[in-house]
Order: sequence, then structure tokens, then C-alpha cells
Amino acid sequence: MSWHRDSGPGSRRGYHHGNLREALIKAALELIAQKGPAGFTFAEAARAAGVSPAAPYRHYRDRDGLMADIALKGFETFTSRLSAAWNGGKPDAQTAFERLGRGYLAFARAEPALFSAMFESGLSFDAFPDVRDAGERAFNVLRDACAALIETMPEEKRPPVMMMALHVWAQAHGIASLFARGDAARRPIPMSPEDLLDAMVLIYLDGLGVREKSNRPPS
Amino acid sequence: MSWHRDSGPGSRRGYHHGNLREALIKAALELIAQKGPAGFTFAEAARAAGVSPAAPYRHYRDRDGLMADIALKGFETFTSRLSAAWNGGKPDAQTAFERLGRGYLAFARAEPALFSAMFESGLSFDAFPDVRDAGERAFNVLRDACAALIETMPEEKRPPVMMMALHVWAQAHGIASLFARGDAARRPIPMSPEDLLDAMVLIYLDGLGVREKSNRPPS
DNA sequence: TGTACATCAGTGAACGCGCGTTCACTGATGTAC
DNA sequence: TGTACATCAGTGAACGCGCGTTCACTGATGTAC
Repeated sequence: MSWHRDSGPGSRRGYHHGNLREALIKAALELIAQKGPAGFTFAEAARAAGVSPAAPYRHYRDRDGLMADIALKGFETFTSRLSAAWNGGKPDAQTAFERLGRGYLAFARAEPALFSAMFESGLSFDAFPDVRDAGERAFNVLRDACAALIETMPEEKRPPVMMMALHVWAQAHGIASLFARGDAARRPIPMSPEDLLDAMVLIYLDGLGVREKSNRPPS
Repeated sequence: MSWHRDSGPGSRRGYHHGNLREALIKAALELIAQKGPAGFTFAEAARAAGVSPAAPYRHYRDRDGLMADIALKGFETFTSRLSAAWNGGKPDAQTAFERLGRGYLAFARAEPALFSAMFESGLSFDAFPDVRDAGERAFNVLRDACAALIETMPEEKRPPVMMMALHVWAQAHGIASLFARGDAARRPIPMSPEDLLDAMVLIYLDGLGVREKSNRPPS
């Protein structure tokens, strides 16, 4: 996956762009960041990539095809960021779990354009099954982390993994999309979204009985 | 707030529409429901309302003005639905609280167009302060319910109202926007969103210590 | 190593279309007297 | 009760614009022999 054959400032590109797909994605992301998930057109992305309006048709069926590719790459990036945050559950599951939540928010803040392409672009998952699959792989990082955390619990108190994973997803997603996103739709609150999520997850884990009572700090 | 002076099937309307604002909103909502929050144009809404493309300018500055009015009405409806669900905390705070959560999901499912206009239209709250205010009134229903629930707790265990309200909002909103919305962006899960939210909130309340241990059913 | 050829990935001109917006206008309604 | 007039809420024609999409084309690249 190389950039322009002859990249670098001041270089001339020839008849072939060399990396139009990536250039279109990059252009679309910048436009989304400026104007929201509906804020770009096929022609505009082509113009921003320095290419004729017909060129994108060599790579994408239509605007939705480009959008789906963006969402796909978004979920892939998301998966790797979440995996890195979880880091195999080291040094212990609870610490890593907290990092995972912060990783979710960090992504929403750092990549608002990807975030809205993934969750708010209105793409049909049926039309783009590979996007759905990529989304599931991201979810699996959360689910595996929940499974690891559940492993540390006494057997008779263990909740269903799927339920807990969906709960944690909804919590992180709720905070991210209401308070932590890096765009104009963020609602201001008098505390950091990270602290808010941390507190919520800790209370939730207490409710599950993950932490021993003796470990609970006074609230 | 009347409908057409001469409403009813087969009736003729005169030169004046009589209720163009409401007709435009209704048309826009139908278009949003079909094609997402970006899925209508000013001209299209006018056409759907049976009026010339210049007519909407008598009522709205531009498309965003109409969108903001939709979001405003959405928040007002949302507020009254949530209030009705809470119903003054009767017969007891916990029961009413559960109803409140279900009310949140019911709104997302029944009014996906309003929901996305309110939360995903990309409107700037700074440009439309009355929309922000209406959103805050909806939030206040949640906050007041949390305050009432906190009242039932022993004094030394009471969490900050604002924190709890934001937690509950994020939980309900996360479930609603991921799993309960009434449009194509809903993700299928192997249980009802209502049960999922109920379980999450109960676990969260357990974590807070709202319920006595003796009352906890075996998980 | 050279050459012929297939394929790939662009061009640029063209088209029909619908949108946003404006304008002078006009029909309908409300009100002062 | 009638009349004159101000105001409101529409019309419809017009405009420039950018979009999506197509088409025949062509420059660049890869490969078989």
C-alpha cells in the first residue's frame, strides 16, 4: 500500500494518480469533518483529490460505495485501537478494561469523521456485509475483554458474556456520542467524559459484583 | 393549532395553505424516515406539502431553520413522553424509573425521524439556542427522576444527582441509538432492547446501592 | 533485451436534472372607521 | 353593516449552479514471447 509513486511536495503526478482510493477517502474524511456525514459529494471528493469527476467511478460504484469503504476502514482502525488499549488484559483485567473504555472515547474524539461514517451515515448493513463484519470484529474486542473480566469472578456470580458486552458497548457508545465526540454535536458537561465513563463502568461492575466490597473506595 | 380550515379528503384548499409550517414538518419527517436525516431538501418538502418552492421561505430562513424546528418539536414531544412515563414517580420510584427507561426506547422506536433530527442532524446548538433549551428540558425529566430515586437511598450512599443523570442518559441513549431505533441503522441483537436496558440499569443501581441486597433476585 | 499487445486508470466534454434563491406579483384575511 | 386599506401568505417564472453519470478517448503500466 504505497502512496504516490512520486510523492512529496512539489512533485508532479502523471496521468495515473497511483493511489486514488486512499486520496478519495482522505478527501471525503476532511469534508465529513467539516460538514458532517452528509457533507460531501462524489464530485467534491474527486475535486479535492485533484482528479476529474469521472475518475472515482473506476473505484467505486457510487457515493455509498465510497462511504462504505470509509466505514470499513473506520471499523478496522477502531478494532486495532481498541485491541491496543486492551493490550491482552495486562497488567490486570480491571486496569485494561478501564483503558479500553478510554480507548473508545479517544477514538470518537480523535476521529469524529470516521465515527460518524461508522455509526451515523445511514448505510444499510445488508447492502455492505463486509462493513457489518468489520463492525462485529470491533465488538468482539469488547466481548473478549468482558469474557476475560468475567473469568476473574467467582463462578456463581458470572453474568452472561453477551449481555455484559452489550451493556458496556452501550455505555461507552452513549458517552461517546453524546459527550465525547470531536465535532459540533458534542454536548458540554461539567466533567470529562473519560471520568464519567470510568465512574459508570465502576458502578456497573460493582453491581455485577466484579470488585470485592473490601476494594471499594468510599463513593 | 388547527389543521386546514377546510380539511378532509377531497377538500380544496384556497390560496392560503392555512398550516404550512406543520405541513412542512410533517413532509420533512416522512422524508427523513425514508432516507435519513440528510434525506430531504427544502424544495422537496415544499412539493410534498403541495406548495410552490418559494412558499417555505415565508416561514423558515432555510433548510436548517426547518430542521431546527423539527428538532425543537421533537424535544418537546420527547419531554412529554418521558414525563408521562415517569408519571410523578408513582407508584414507587424504582417502578417509575424502569418505565422511564422504556419510554426512552419507545420514543426512539416510534419516532426514528424525530430521534435522528434531534441527535444526528448535525445542527449547531449555538445557532439554535431554543433547541438546546428544549433538549435540556428533556434531560431535566431524567435528572428529576434520578433525584427522586436518590431520595430513597440512605443519606451516606447518595451519589451526585448530575452524575447519575448523565449515566442514565448515556445508558438509555446508547441502547436506543444502537439497538432500539426504528430505522435501518438498528443493530440486531438476540434480546429485546428493553430487557437489555432494564438489566443494565438494575445492575447499575445495585452498584450504587439503591436496592437492598435482600431484595436482589439471583442473577 | 526488445517489441507487441492487453489492461488499467485516468481525461474532459457533455447531458439532463433538481436545488436554492430571488423577484414582482396577487389572492385572502383582518381591521379601522 | 359596508368599505377601504394594510398585511399576510401564497404564486410562478426565472436564474445560476453543481451534481451524478455517460461516453469515446488516451496515457501508462504490465506481461508474453
